[in-house]
Amino acid sequence: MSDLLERLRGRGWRMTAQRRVVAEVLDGEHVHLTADEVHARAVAKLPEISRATVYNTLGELVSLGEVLEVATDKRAKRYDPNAHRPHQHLVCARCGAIRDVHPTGNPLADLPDTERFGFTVSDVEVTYRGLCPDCARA
Amino acid sequence: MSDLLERLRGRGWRMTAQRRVVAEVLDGEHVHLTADEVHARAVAKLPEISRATVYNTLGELVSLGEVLEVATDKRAKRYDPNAHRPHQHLVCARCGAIRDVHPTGNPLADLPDTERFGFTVSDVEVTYRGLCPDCARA
DNA sequence: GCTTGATTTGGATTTAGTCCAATGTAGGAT
DNA sequence: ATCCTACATTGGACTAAATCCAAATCAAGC
Repeated sequence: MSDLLERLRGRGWRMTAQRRVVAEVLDGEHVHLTADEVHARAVAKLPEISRATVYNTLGELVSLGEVLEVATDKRAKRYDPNAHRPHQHLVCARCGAIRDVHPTGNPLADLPDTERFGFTVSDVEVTYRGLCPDCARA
Repeated sequence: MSDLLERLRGRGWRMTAQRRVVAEVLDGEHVHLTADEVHARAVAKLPEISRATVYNTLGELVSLGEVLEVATDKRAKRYDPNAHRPHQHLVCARCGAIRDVHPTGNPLADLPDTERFGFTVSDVEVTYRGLCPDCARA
């Protein structure tokens, strides 16, 4: 929401029409868009916005921790605005549909010290793969 | 090993110098190479092998289940020859170093039916992120 | 309203990967 | 041992995703 815009302004983000539009696009949709899809939707609201700006803005939102980059399919990165509620992804291997899921348990706890090789482990990303109901039927 | 070549021949794989070289490269290294790195190492053994062939061959090895494609960093895909022992990956967020790890527990069991949305879930991929000892020090 | 440093732009560039028509070859048939 | 042909390889062109950059623009503090 405009929560997002507030937070960003509070962090010294200079507010421009372009940034507002990108933020709005991510905010309106609780889906997982590629940079190009974000650009397409942004253009609908602000015709002259450039691809480079969309990439820049997405990159900034990611650094600020407001948006997550997910690499579920092996083509373009997708941007997940739901950065504040921890979740994982369930992906259809055929059609690429993505759902947010909330597994029980904490996968971090499943990695014993002996398997950490001295790393400071701070994060886990879990991707479940399978077939969505539609694709399973076909 | 040449186990691999045997298995492939057994499945009707036509054996060519190029395929042998790609298989050898993956076999010799227990690392996680990009297609380009595989190509570079293959060229050292067979100078005229083309990039297209390396891509083709890697693709076939993946379909045959002999090699795993991993998308740990968001740039190039990496190829993991250790397809026969199930494992997950631990990645250094700074330098990109990758280690195979074996978490306890079964993440599939952590996804309740109510969180499956009718999907037929067949696979999970877990990526742990953090800093390797060297990068943590710096 | 100025000024200035941050932001945007679009076009060129890079990176990763795919495609394809022409050419070459592994391996079964003879 | 040679021939045949379906399968493989080649390299160069092509696509997609993303990055880079110098010039132009503009938000926001004064």
